[in-house]
Amino acid sequence: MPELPEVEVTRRSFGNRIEGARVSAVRTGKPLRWPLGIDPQRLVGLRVGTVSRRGKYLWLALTSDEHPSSAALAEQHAASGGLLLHLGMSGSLAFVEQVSPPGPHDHFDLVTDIGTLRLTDPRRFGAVVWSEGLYEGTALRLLSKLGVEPFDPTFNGDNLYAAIKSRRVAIKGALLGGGIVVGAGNIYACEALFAAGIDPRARSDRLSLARCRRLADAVRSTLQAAVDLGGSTLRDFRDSHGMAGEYQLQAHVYGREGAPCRTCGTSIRRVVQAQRASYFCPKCQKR
DNA sequence: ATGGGTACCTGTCTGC
DNA sequence: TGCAGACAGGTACCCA
Repeated sequence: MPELPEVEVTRRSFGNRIEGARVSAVRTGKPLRWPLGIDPQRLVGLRVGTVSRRGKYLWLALTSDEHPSSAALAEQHAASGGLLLHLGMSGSLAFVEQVSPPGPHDHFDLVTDIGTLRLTDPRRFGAVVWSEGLYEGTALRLLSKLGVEPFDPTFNGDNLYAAIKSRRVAIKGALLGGGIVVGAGNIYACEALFAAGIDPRARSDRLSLARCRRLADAVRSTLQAAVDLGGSTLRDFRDSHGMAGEYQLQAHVYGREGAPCRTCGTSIRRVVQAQRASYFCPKCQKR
């Protein structure tokens, strides 16, 4: 589910509330995508720092404010580092003062002195992983392959053109891959391609510079509009307050097979590319 | 290097 | 109503 807008909306909904909290307990449920990578007990006593986002990952900085001179304490607690979180296909985070007993899909609780951050993830494609730092260890390994942030000024039509002109994949796949620009999953890749008037099956090496410029603008504005509307709630996305998103209500193509295009009235088509559904308007979007 | 397929896991919906 | 099968927002990894 969660693409960049949902992850960003989640971050904004709890990041500043949890900052400064002290971890008092950690509860783990069923295994997630990867093992936590640290004894949960070693997180107790650490203090939560800034919550940041890279692509669809969230980084929860955790620091120790014990005196480093105390060897005994250093053994007890982990040194500074953080948790890298991913919501996978079905994950959501809640941050509440009082948590209910964990349900069958609640697989991680970070209990602090001011509230509990809980990951709920029915499909368990999500992850919570310890890393010594954002630029080392596991986080580095996972994040270093990611493309540029869509809101970064270096993401523009010229750079997009340069990145895809030698590749012979369908443009939809190039967007989805995340190696060029991060953040657009299936919904927003479809919506951005509609906004740019590009058929999702168009080969990336055949796109002109002008169309790449339109596409870069479309990716950025589509993701920004979704963030502003609180993300998309297709089934179960909620921010950390439990609020649903509303972007799905104004989707132009995603999930609208057979419905009239909001621009020209033509029936929206659905095709499968690399085992993923793509929706598009055959009249408004050209190869 | 590139691109294609597989894998992870469970809930929900569709059609017979 | 029951049940098999398709399908779902992500992405790392393996192989040709």
